[in-house]
Amino acid sequence: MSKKTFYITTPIYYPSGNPHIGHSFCSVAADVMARYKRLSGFDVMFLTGTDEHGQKIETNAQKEGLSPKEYVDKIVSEFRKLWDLMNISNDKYIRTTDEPHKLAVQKIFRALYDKGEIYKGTYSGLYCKPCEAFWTESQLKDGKCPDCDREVEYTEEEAYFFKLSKYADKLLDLYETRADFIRPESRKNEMISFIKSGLNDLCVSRTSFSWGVPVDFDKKHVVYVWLDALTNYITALGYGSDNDSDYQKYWPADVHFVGKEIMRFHTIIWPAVLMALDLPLPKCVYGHGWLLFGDGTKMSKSKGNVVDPKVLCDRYGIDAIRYFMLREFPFGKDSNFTNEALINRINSDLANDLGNLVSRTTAMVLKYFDGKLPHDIEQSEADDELISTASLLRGKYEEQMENFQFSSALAEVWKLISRANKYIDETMPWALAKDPEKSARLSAVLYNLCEVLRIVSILIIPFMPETAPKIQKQIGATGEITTWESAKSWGLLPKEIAISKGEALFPRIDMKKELEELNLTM
RNA sequence: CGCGGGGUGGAGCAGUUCGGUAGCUCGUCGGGCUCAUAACCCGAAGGUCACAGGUUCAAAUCCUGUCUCCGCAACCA
Repeated sequence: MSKKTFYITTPIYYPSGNPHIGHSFCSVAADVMARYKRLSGFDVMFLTGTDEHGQKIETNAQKEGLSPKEYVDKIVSEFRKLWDLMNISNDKYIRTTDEPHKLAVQKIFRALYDKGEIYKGTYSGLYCKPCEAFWTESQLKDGKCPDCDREVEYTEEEAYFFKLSKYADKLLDLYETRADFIRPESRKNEMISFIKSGLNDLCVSRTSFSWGVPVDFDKKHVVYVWLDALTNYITALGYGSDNDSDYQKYWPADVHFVGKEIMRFHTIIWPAVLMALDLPLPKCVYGHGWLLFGDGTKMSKSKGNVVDPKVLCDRYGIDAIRYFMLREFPFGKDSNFTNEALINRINSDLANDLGNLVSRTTAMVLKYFDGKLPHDIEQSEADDELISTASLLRGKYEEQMENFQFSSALAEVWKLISRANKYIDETMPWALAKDPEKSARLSAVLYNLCEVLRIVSILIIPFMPETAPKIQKQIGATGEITTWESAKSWGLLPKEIAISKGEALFPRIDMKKELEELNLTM
């Protein structure tokens, strides 16, 4: 019996500068989803990569005196290093400069041309000669080039066009019949109104620069970067190559995670291209929000005001950053990034709530029972609420995860953690420990706490792949009592738990001191 | 009248679909406990829900208008 498959992608990032926290946010979210699906038994394909062609790359490379390929190689290695560092578990990494991808793009371009979906025409518009770029009326600043502030002139050039306009009705129909295609819901209206305002055919080739995939039957043209880029989702699986078994197995994608700014490309152009090729459409395109600065301004490579995720990971640990990003920022919406919020989350959620719960629980088992719980256990009605909260948790968590509500899923887990901290106050194990007669009761309380930790440790595996095993090791949980399946059952830990003491999982951070140091480094 | 999303106690947000005593996290203040990473638990203060009208027994929630902030407005990614 073969497992159900799950195919998830991030956008392929544009390496015109080093990765920033916005890239990390999307990659970590996709990674969490991929790990969650693997945990719950799916055969997962998780793809990320880089979109390396286009004029901007060519120009940037020139500025640094490098060839475009040398330039992207350098930046791509930064991306890959960062994903390694952050435990991004992608199964494949695609570069649009990979030979197989380029060949497949040429095949696709030709196929569309042969079918009459692409035709040769004339592109006309306002052109800035020094910048070698076309601008639309609305992009101009005071009627001049927004980049260099010089005069633009009306120009025409030969170009290939994709018959995008003929897909307007089919796309509208798609949104209507498949409610989950565009998510979150709020983005759907934008796309609908965009289409209704009129679709033009899309210019899909360029002659003004050469850093791209050449049109193989008309060499002075290179393929438009977006057409090149979007097809990565199938070429990475071997579509258009000798071996397309992964394509057969995993396509259509279950979800494309993309930034909200590129929704239009993924929900209009991409499905239209697939329709033109008679290929199945992805099941869902999810447009996540942006991480903005505390003052609400946008992070951007061109402004150079980015937050470097590597600095944060080095300082606070991978899992803390992964947790922070997915807990603090509702996935579908914009929100603000601040160092204060980061440190606050680490201190209160990770150090005080989770870390301290692990610490006090294990410390008590060591202190009162020398690290090993006795057989005798005396359960009580006082335990009922804790146990039922723990038993119901996986269901609630799953519901949120299936809707990509990572923050809510974590909030559910933390409700149990809080309940457990309260439970310690209610049961007062330190008082029980003073009375030898109450040993069995004390044992039960500590057992229950360890069970809570076991369930919590399983559900945080996707988010905190380094921390989860540390907790499991401390409570001696291994094998089949650490599986997804086991997370919904109470009482699986063997009665005689052997505890080992570990380091503090998340050391508290001195907010004031830390902010001062951060301001120096960033 | 281009399209869309926001404006809720000090901060960040939920609640608006299907009107009914305004909720969460952090912060502040007071108390409790001592197993624990000066952590944990309990309690309190603090909001005319942007503004103005309207509908209603009742509006953060529905209607009308106004102000304001932020995205998008394609062939740059």
